[in-house]
Amino acid sequence: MRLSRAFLPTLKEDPADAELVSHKLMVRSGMLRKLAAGVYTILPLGWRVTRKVEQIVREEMDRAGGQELRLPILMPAELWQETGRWEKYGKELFRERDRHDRDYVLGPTHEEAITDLVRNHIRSYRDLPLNLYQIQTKFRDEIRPRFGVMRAREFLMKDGYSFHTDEAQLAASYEEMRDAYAAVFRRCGLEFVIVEADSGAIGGDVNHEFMVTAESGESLIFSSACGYAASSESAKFRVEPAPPEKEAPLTKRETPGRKTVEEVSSFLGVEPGRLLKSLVFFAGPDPVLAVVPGDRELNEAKLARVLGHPAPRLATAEEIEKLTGGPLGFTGPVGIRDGLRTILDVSVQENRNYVTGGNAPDLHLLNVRLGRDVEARERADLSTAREGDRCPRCGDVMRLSRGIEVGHIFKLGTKYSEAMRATYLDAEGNERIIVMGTYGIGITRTVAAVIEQLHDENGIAWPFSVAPYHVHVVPVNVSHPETREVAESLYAGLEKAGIEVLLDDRDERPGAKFKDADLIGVPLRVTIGERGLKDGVVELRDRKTGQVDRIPVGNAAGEVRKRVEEALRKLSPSD
RNA sequence: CGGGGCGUGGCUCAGCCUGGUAGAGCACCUGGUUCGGGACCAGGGGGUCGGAGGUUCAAAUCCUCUCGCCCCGACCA
Repeated sequence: MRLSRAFLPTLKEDPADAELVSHKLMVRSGMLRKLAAGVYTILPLGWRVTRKVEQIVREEMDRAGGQELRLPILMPAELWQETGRWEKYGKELFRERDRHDRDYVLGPTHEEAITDLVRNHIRSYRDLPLNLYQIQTKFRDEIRPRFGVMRAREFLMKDGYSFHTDEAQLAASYEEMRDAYAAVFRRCGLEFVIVEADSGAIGGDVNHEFMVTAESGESLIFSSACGYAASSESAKFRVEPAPPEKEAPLTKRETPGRKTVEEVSSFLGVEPGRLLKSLVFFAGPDPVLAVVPGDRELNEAKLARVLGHPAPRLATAEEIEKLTGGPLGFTGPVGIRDGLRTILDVSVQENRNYVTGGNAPDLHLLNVRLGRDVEARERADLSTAREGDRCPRCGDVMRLSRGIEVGHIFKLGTKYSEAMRATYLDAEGNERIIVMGTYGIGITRTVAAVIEQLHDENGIAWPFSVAPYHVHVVPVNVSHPETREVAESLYAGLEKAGIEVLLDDRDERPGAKFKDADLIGVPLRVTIGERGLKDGVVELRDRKTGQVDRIPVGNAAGEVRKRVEEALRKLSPSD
């Protein structure tokens, strides 16, 4: 490609509406422009990168036995009503209505569509397992789109679905997908970790997220040397048994106006960890009392899993008063009325004297003990891990880091196949429910993640595997005839050899060309100028290291080719 | 949806408080000089100041409404 003919609008200054480096650089390097909040146009340069990531994903999916297909973006509401997600998916779902007033959704994910397809065509265990995927635009009406393409309302995603006779068959495919995903991100030149995660609105049981490590990441990751790694929504931690305390009589204490953990603990002069925080939630129509230590945060994702409801909501002050008899801020599990399901966090300990709300205005209770005052009927892991917590496996203090979620794989089980009656006949002729897995990769987000990880103060530093071009040829001064001749012939020679090359044939000053080259971030730059030509050489510059090698003009094409091929081999599929 | 901020040539911004000629830098066009890390000189084109209503002799500036965008908290690839 000749830069003089390219639609590649680069910017000297950071766009005013971008925060993240990747967002700024995508706009500045001419990859991306915004059309509306969370809605972007991907320009030619950005599209080249996107297609490379797509192609890597495609190759690894195919290698793992996946078959690519194309599901519709527009789907009738009935399909989503069948699984209950028309209601449960909530406001994220883009809804549409046609001229006949029929409801539709713009697909945020495609479990319904694929399950519909499969139930109509899979009859026998002989047809299983089956692994289908697509790479397609997805729509999610994000509460707050931000960070450019990182959290957009319209974005590119690879979504894959696998179908199985049983859990064992699913487990095998799940492992294959896990390996395939690792291969994809490795080939994109990314550093990543695989973490245990929450399944969110998709549902299902076992699942893992692929996190690209980056300071700017939105997700918190807990990890330890033994290999345990989990997202903050799902991270477990070892509960340290506290020394038993002497029993003391349950005591009422006036705590006028003290509602929050902080207020109560400073008023009573006790540590926050000594309090029990009692929160009333509604999972659909059913109220639940969740109790965690005062120095820990309740983890809504964990609660959602325990309750089997995608989005439990906090009760209002009125509802709390009605259910507990006390106002907001004075709720506790002691003497709570029958029928209000109470779940205690696992880190609430036996043989300790706790402070809880008294379910009455301005009243707290001291020396509350499990077993004696509170029946620990239901126990669950409800609280969020925090800095300093110990690994549930090895007991070491966990490390806290940040990551960008680029991939997520789930063992779905029969959640959708059951709701949609996708069944097969086994060898004995019994009708059985198909077992499913689902696997996603954020394509556009992966592009941003690469930049997030591979950039410097001058711009992007692409790995060869996803770089928009392999080589950037820069004739320093196009009005110098020999410079132009050498550049043109190198350009032609490299193109012919199948190397993707960008030629800066613009009549610009060298400084501007170099700045643009660094910004765009093509991994290899060939500088051709009078200075070098005097000695019969051109310069090869490595974008990442800045290292410059002087190469005789005659060897330039061969050397470039050698380097490109070598680099690509390093990031190629490993069989 | 709650809280905060911003909308002025293509981009980054000043002007607004204290009403009176719409500005700068970059980008763009023409000519010239230049040419190894975002050149210089001269000339030029381009803006209903987000939109609507109001106050006023007069509104980018003050008031009301509205739309859009960004940031902080509840979602996820």
